[in-house]
Amino acid sequence: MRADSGKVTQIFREMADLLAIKGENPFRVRAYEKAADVLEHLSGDLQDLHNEGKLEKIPGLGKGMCEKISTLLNTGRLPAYEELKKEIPAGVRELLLIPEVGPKTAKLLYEEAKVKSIEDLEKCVKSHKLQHLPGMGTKTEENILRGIRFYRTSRARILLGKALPLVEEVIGELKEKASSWIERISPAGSLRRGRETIGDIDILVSSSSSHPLMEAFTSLSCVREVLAKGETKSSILTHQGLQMDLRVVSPDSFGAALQYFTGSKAHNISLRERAIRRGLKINEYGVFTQDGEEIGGRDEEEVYACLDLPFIPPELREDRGEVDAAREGRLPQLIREEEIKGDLHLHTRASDGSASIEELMEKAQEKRYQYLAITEHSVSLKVGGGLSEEALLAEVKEIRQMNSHFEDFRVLTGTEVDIKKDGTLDYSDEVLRELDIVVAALHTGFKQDREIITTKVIKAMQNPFVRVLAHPTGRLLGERDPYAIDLDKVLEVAKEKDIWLEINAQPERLDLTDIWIREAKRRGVKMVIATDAHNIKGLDLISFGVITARRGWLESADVINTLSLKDLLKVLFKKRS
DNA sequence: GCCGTTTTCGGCCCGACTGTTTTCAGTCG
Repeated sequence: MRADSGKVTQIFREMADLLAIKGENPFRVRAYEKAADVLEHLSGDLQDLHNEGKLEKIPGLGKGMCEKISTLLNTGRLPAYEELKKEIPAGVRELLLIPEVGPKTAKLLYEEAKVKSIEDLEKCVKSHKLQHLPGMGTKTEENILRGIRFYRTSRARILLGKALPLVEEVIGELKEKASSWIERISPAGSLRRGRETIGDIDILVSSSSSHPLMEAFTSLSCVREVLAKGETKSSILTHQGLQMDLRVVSPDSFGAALQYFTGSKAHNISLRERAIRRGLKINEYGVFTQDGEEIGGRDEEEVYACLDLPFIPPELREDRGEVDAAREGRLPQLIREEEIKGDLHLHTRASDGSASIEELMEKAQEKRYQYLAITEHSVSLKVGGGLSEEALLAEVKEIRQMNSHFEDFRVLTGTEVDIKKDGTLDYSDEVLRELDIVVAALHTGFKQDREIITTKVIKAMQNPFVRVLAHPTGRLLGERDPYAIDLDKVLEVAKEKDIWLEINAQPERLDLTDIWIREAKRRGVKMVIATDAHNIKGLDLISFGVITARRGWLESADVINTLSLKDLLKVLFKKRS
C-alpha cells in the first residue's frame, strides 16, 4: 500500500479527539495533536522518511507514534484506532465542531443523554431534555443553539485577502470612536502571521482604560452579536459571521500580549517551555522571574531577549524549527516587499485583463518597479481570451516600440503559455524564441491522475524557452483542491533545468504554499513572486505573495524578481546562449 | 505519548470569561 501522510494525519487527529472525549490524560491527547501537526506540514514523502529511519528524529514523533505510523504504512490499519472508533460513535466527535462544546461536554451528552449527532443535540436542547444534567442551564442551552447555528452558517475560514482589509476598516473605526484611549493597536493571531486563511480576527490595544474601548468595539457597525464583554477581552460576531476579539492591556504589557496573541499556540508553548527551563514564566502580561519580578513585556523584542533570542518575525512562528534557528543564529533575513523590483505575470485587456499596458506600467512605476512582464494567455485557453500566434507577435512588436522610449524601465514580452495534454506547449518554439520570458501553466485536465499530470508538466519544463512554472498546484482556496502533482519530482527538474517556480500572489491561490516554498529553497530552487494581475489594483496583491514567501523562510536571494533590471536580463538570456 | 542546559521519571503553557458549582469546571485561544 502506498504511503499517505494525509490519512495518518487524519487518524491521529481523530484519535486525539476520541481520547479527549474518553477523558484520557490531556498530555497524551496533546501528543497525538502534535504528531498530526508535524505530519501535516511534512514536505518529504512519509514512506521514504520511514524507510530511511528518519521519522524518530523529528521532534514530536516518539517511539509510540513511529510504531503506529509504521503499522499504518504496512497494513493500512491501526488496531488502537479501530478500538476507539468502536467505543465512541463518529457523531459524538462531530459535536466538538460546535463552539461551547468541548470533550467534557461531548462525553456528558453522549453518556447521560445518548446524544450521538449534532441533530440529536439540537432536538434535545429544543425540547429542554438536557436541563437535568450538571452545568446545563438556560444560558447554556442558548449558547449551544447559537453554536449550532454558527457551525452551520460560517465555520469556513476566510481568505487573508478578505480579512486584512476588514481588520483595517475596524481599526479605523475604533480610532474614530475612541482614539484618545488608544496608545498602540495591532492585529494579532493568524492574520499577523500571514496565514492564507483566517478563522477569527484578534485585535490588541494598549490603553490605561479599557471600558471606553470595549464600548466602542461592541458597538462597531459590523457587529451582529456581542458574544462576550469583559475588562480585558470582548468578542463579537460580525454580520458576515466572523468572530472578532478585542484584547485590551496596559502599555507595559503590550509586547508580551502581542507576542502571546500572535501565537501560534505551538510556538508559544515552545517559548514557554524554554522560559520554564530558565526559571522564568511568560504570560500575556510580561516575562517574570520566580520571585514574580517583571523583566520584560513592553515590546516583543524584549520578550524574546529575556529568553536570549533575537526577534522572531511573526510569519515564522509556527513551531517549525524557528526557535532552534533563533537560538543558533540561523534565522533568515526575510524578504521584504520593498525588495521586489518587478512583476513577471500580468494580463492586459488583450487577453482577459481589464487594463492596458500603459496603465499597468504607470502603476508599476508608482511602485518603483524597474520592469514588468506582459504574459497573456495562449491560443487554446479560449475562456482566457488566449492570443493567436499572430496577435502575440503583434503585441511583442508594440512593446518593443514602447521600450525604445525609456531607459530605466522595461516592459518584458512574454506569455502564460498553456501546457497541452501531451506536455507540449501551445505556441511553437519559433514564437517562444521571440519572447523575453515564457511562463508555462496548466489550465485543464485537473482531474487526471498524478502520473499523467506530473509527466506532462515535467515535459513542458524541458522546453528550452520555459523559465517559470506558474501556480504549480492549481489550487483555489475554498473552491478547488490542488491537482495531483508530484512536487517532489517537479522540484528535482526545476533545480536541474533552472526553472523558477511561481509564488502566485492571488489571495485564493497563494501557490506554491509556504511548506513547499521552504522545501524548494532547501533544494536551491529559485522562485518568482508574481501577482497574475488582471487589472491595475491587482499589482498591489504582491504583498500577499511576499507574506507567503516569508512564511516559507525566503530571503531576497531566493527570489528572482528582487534582481535589478540589468541582472534580470542577464539571467534571462544566459540559458539560451 | 513525548522529552531532557538540574531529569530516563515526572513533569507537560497560562489566564480570561462564562455559567451556575456557593468555590469551580469547562472552553477557548
